[in-house]
Amino acid sequence: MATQRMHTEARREQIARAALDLLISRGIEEFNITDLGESVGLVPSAIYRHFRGKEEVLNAALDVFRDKLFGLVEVARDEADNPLETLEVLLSHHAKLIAKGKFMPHVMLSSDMASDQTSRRAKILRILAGYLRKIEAIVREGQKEGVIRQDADPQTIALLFIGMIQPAALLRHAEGVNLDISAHVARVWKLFNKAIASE
Amino acid sequence: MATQRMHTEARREQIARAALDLLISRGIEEFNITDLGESVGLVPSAIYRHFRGKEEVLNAALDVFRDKLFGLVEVARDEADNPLETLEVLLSHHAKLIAKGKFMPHVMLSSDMASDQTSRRAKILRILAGYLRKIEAIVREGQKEGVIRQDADPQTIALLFIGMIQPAALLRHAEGVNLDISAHVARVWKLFNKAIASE
DNA sequence: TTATCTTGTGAATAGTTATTCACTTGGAGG
DNA sequence: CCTCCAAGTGAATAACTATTCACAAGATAA
Repeated sequence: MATQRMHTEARREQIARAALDLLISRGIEEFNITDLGESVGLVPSAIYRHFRGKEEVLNAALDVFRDKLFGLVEVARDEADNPLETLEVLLSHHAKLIAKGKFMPHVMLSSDMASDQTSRRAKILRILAGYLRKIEAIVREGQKEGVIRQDADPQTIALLFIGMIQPAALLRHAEGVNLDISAHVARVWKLFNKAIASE
Repeated sequence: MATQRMHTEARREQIARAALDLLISRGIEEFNITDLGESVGLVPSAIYRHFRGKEEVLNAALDVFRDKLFGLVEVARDEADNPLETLEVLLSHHAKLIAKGKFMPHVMLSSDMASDQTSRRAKILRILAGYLRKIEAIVREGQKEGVIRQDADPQTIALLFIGMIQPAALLRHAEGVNLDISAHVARVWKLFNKAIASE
């Protein structure tokens, strides 16, 4: 046996993380159990000691993704003093992760990950909807505190917030597009701020 | 022979359009030659009379997509009187297509479509970058005419423009998210306008 | 130490799908 | 009307990949 044994709980965790990494770096089309096994030093069949099958692995990877994503929000809340600043911090944390290639765009951007026939689509949408609601909540706090304009719909603002980063993440490596994510985020934040801040 | 014969040119066209439809409705993961053939009333092997293989079909589908996407810009230019209005019209046309399920999000949103190992990734990014540049050009015209603020970077504005619609397209059918795309677009346009219009 | 449970292995299986090929046949042009 | 090419067919092939299973070997507890 070439590989160290691990308790199934730790192994599941490791596999789920590795799966997410593979999804992020290569996308669902090329995701397969053989490569996943290899990435954690296991033979393909060993994966089945810890998961019922591929769908369950993907499911677990999405859980890891959700935790990472929601975790970002908590960190931003901790670091900021008011809701508007929370959004700004959250945006810049996203930017850093994307710049490091450690995050989206594949999973978060991806509706392809969401095959209609499985429950994956529903799960991804649930995660993203949850994220949206968290941002909406921050917006509402900002409106209550008077730092965000009250005549705008929180959902609309939250969607635009996500829109500040999504296209940039996707296009950052396109030919002829020279895009430093952090610099972009700083610029687009100024526009966003102008749109939503109270006068 | 169950199926009407067609000249290869017309058939190629038909197949490419059908391929795009399948990509939009089901995503790359479930895209296969058998279903594609069926959708145009052909046996799988018949596809190979008109294309060298799957990649060439996908390539042709992307061409169709590009033409549709770029076509939208031309239509918007025709219908509008000034650059700011062009953007508004373009946004509402996107919204209509998305509402009809006739367009994204799969292809446009999708970096999964873009496997690293083929040239697909590069092609998609090229198309999206081309679209971005067209929007940038409209923005520049608006700045020249004085309807768009001059102290903002056109690329940043263009990316935010795309960001107005992308997340909404993805999330419109998530549980607990009730989202009428056209209404969303009307609301978000007001914010965007506030951010970019000259005072 | 020994019995037992769990994790890992490698070979086998089965289903899917892209692709090829020998063939048929519709139809356009002589 | 005949010929011939292009378009369509269906069967065969060849990967690839998910999944199963019998077996091997750490680990743990008695």
